[in-house]
Amino acid sequence: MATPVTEKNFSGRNRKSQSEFRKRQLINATMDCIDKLGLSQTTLARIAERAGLSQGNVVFHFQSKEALLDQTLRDLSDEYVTNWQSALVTAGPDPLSQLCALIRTSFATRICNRRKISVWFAFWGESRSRPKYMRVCGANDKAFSDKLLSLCTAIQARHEARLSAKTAALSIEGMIDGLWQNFLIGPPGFKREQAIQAVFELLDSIYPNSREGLTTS
Amino acid sequence: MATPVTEKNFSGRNRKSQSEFRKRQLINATMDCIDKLGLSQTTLARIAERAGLSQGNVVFHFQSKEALLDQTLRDLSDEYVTNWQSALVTAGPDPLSQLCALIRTSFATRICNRRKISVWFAFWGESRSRPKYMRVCGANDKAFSDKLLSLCTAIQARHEARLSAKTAALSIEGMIDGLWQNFLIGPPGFKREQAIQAVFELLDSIYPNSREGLTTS
DNA sequence: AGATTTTAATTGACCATCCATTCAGTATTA
DNA sequence: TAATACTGAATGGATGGTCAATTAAAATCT
Repeated sequence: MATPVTEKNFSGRNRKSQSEFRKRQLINATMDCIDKLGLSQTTLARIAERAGLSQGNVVFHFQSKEALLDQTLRDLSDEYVTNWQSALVTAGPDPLSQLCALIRTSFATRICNRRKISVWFAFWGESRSRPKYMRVCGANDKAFSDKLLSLCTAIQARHEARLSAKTAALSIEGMIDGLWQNFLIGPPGFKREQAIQAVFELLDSIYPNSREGLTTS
Repeated sequence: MATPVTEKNFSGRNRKSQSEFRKRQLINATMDCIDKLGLSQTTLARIAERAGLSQGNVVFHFQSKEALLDQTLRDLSDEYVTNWQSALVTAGPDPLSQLCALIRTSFATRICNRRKISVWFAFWGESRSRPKYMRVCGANDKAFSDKLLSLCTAIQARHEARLSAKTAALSIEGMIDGLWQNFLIGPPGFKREQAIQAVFELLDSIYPNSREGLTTS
């Protein structure tokens, strides 16, 4: 009845990679369920159905539903962190280039889409009652904030700024988060490119004439 | 075993107000549960226990759990809208004063506290799977966005602006939302006054020297 | 290499518990 | 006395987790 999202028959090399393949498959199915049904309607049976596996097999790979959800959040968080950190590396040493890269990559398709944002909000919504979620989300958030602040501080050493570094970082991060929320709740016409351009406009007003030499579209 | 949050014996005037009193009591208990347990662990039994009433009585007043949750979201939304709209009235006709009032009232204690924000996020997290939530949240959001945009547009007619009205509105709203998120997930030291001052700083950088004559703290 | 043993993966039935809702009956108030 | 408010027990369905049995794959032995 259910259409398995991925192939059931694994053709990997060894058992370890097979296990990892299944885990990823199940985490994907979990995200699908959270997105489509909400966390409160996400059950082991539905996750299993979506993945095209038996319910028992889910428990076999993750021991418990709780552990599966934990791992789902951790995966989401890891992907997010890896994404912006590797964008920093690509951007080179200039702090302004790095800041631009951070902004642009915050709206990358892999990271910023309704499905993933929906899952983020689901976990945020339960974070007060689950210390584990709170820790992961909090650490995630703090690392990004700290980096943003250090970049803004560095930029102010070279460029004229109309805001304190702290407020600049806060407003940029806030705007990114707010735009994310827009993707989830706002009208469906809102596009990624628009969002990036909007944050860049804010950037230009904070650090006037600073982005001129940069190759930032 | 459970400590009723409000008195069980109602001493109101008539039955209509008694019924409304109970409904409010139950909605409060629902918010408590969502905050403390998360939406996925919020059950009628726990809501009833928290309110100090029987489980059957919850259904008597709200027909179903779904209706209770709907009403909880609607109450939250109404309170939010009423809050910023009455702040507009108090602020008088000047658009900049209105904008400042809007910012300040977005961080009012009644509106912006961990409990309420937690509930907001819980509903946002389920909004993709529940069209009803989506409608309420979306309408709520849109009304505020629209007002913000119209204010920014009006302000630009009188003051020098460093951003397009659209981006100004987007960045202000984004920053507010982002700061809200900070209250939920960020470090606990973050204070309302700080948040307000931070948004005002952003405002000053968008509309330089505009807030001088205003009595805005 | 082929046969055999050991380990991991997977299933589907099963279970105790929890859940939203119903209901028959009781108390309260207009 | 008639309507409303309220209780607590019952109910059927869903849920997370267990388990014995089956299949597939790797390791070991001949």
